[in-house]
Amino acid sequence: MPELPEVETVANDLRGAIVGRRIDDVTVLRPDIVKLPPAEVFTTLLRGQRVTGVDRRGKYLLLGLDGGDDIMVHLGMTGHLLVCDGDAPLPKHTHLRARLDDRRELRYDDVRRFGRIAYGSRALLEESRVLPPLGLEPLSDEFSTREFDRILRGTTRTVKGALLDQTRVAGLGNIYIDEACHLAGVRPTRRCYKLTRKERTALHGAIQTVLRSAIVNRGSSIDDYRDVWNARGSNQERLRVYGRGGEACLTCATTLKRTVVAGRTTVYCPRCQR
DNA sequence: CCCCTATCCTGAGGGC
DNA sequence: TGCCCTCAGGATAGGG
Repeated sequence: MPELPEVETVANDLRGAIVGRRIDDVTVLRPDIVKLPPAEVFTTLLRGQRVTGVDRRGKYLLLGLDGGDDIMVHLGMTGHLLVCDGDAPLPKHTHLRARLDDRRELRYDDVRRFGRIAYGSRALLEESRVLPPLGLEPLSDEFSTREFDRILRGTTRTVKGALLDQTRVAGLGNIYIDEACHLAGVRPTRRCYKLTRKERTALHGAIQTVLRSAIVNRGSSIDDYRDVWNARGSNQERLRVYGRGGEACLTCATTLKRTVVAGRTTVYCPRCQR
């Protein structure tokens, strides 16, 4: 499940791979993946444009084109943006192909089809809510301890619930929230407004640490995530709690507890995390 | 305001 | 071998 580090890895690789390339042709095999505009319009609008840049906002990818608009891609649960040879075999769940001027293709592949693609100006994407309002970028300067404190002190929600909310802090998902909570020694079931200053600061630092480290390791390939070259990341080998319910805590050997918080499977160490 | 649940969707894994 | 059930979850909508 792609979260900030996985999307960041894709954005960085994509920047090197396709910036400067012209899109010569677009084929939409699954029209419902394209949310805006209608798939046949999307196809004609993209044709002939050059890619000028690649950005990430939360878990969203934005591919800038020389006409001034963006292609927005959200990978959902199992989406992949792949760059491959134009005549490479077509996997079963390829929903979109964009032929580039160097005989390669940019492809979108998504088994469960939770992902989505849209095209338009930033203003239109935001106005139409295909690109929803997003909170602080956790790896930017705007994610200060002060701002994070303000968010946490102002809500009665659980830590897990608050961090899943993309309108507060953008880009965190199930994996990295559990990892950050463990690193910070904070139980994800805790109410935000009850955290001490020390715990808030620890959580702030832990979020940045787990995200940065995951980016260095090119993301966590739990089952489905792949980079633009269809290669796995290695961060899954470093996860300390996610997916390890019932196993021993790597810090204190206590059996890790698995529960559901804010509707999501959540794993924590009952001893390390109070 | 916040939580829970259902929805979308497919494949993996368990039980029989 | 195969069938059925459950589970996984990002975002979103609707109910309590």
